[in-house]
Amino acid sequence: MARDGSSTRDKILDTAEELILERGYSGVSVDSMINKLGITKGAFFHHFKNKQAMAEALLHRFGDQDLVLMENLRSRAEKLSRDPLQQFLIYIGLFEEMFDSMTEPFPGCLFASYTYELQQFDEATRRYIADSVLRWRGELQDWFEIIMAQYPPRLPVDSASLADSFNTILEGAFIMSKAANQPEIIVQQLRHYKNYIELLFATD
Amino acid sequence: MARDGSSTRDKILDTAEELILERGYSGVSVDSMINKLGITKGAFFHHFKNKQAMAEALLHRFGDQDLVLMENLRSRAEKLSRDPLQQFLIYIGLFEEMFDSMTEPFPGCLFASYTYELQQFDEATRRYIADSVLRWRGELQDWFEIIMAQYPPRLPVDSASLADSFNTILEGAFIMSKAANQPEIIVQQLRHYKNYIELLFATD
DNA sequence: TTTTACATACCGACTGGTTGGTATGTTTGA
DNA sequence: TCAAACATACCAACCAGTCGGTATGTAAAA
Repeated sequence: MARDGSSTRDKILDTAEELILERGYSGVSVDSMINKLGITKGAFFHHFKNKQAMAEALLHRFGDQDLVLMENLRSRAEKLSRDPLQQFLIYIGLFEEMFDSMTEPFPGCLFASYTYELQQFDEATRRYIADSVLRWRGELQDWFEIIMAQYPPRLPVDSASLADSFNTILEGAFIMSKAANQPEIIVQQLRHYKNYIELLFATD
Repeated sequence: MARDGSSTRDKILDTAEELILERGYSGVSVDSMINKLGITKGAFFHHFKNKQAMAEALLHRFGDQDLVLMENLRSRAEKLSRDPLQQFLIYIGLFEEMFDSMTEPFPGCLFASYTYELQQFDEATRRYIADSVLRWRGELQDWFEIIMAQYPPRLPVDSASLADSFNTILEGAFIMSKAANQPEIIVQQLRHYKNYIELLFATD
């Protein structure tokens, strides 16, 4: 092996993520990326066969980080309580904590960004996005099944759409906070979601 | 006046809206719009001084239609019950009905699309987006104040973030349904929101 | 141990095509 | 007949992507 180019590759993805969340995939040119980074076209196209391939690699990296974060917060929540309902409430609380401690406004979710430009991407990328949504659902669905077995819900609900509701609120809150330029919206909406879960599975 | 160009103008906006919700503003070229419509550049730039101005006009039209829809459903809900809480639950139900009766998947919200490309737009457009969010909040906030005066919430909530939560869930559900390619998600999530409001203001 | 061969990382000029936008001419209806 | 509603022809800037070349490292043969 020659010089280690992995840091250059990472820096390209970092810059791309930042710019794409501000201007969308189609709004970011290869030139704008390399100019911001101070590298050349040669470097860019050495690491990615084309712009689309870079976008795909970026989304996969984002998805992987997402998964790691979810597993991390989940395992922390599971250590903080033995009760599945309490665990989930703590899980939401850890998300609140995370968004609350951010010094800069959360820049947004790449999946959402791509979703509002879906037809710009190839079938494989579109399928990866859909599969990711189903994966998030699957993870939380199992959790809700356990909760529902122990705590009968006050209103008839299904575990799948209940699982979806977490990401629904997150994605919605990202947009609202960006649109209104009010970062605090994310934590506020997570609190409402916690309220809902509490009320839905209240034992009293 | 010579020929009536208003229908051409409308058709340009219709096509733009459709394409932008598929590919994002930057992903839609003026050529792609006029080709799809079968008109020429002359027609396009006769009606709009540039692409940005078209995007701004489109967003304002979308915002106006939005407002009309909300007022329409609200007045229908107000006629169907005298109780403010019931009115709001009916209001959500009318949204459910609307999304349920759509023959094609809901294409998405222009405000959300623009929001994930915010830096592509000028300050005036960005402010219009932020003001729209605040306007939605304001409308529902008054409603919730009335509800809260009559029905003490089971958990401590503020009317502003509670108002935001409706649009949060809508915007989130739009993304989830597009990403997963499952239109039914929108109605499912609205049902969860209705659940939350019911449980939060339950009298028993 | 040195030299040759080779691979990776990167540079920057260049290309064909697309972009948003303009200048000017033509048609159409009141 | 006159202004609004288009069409046509064109331009300069920008776009993604290519290509010949260079710099820098590793590996293996002599």
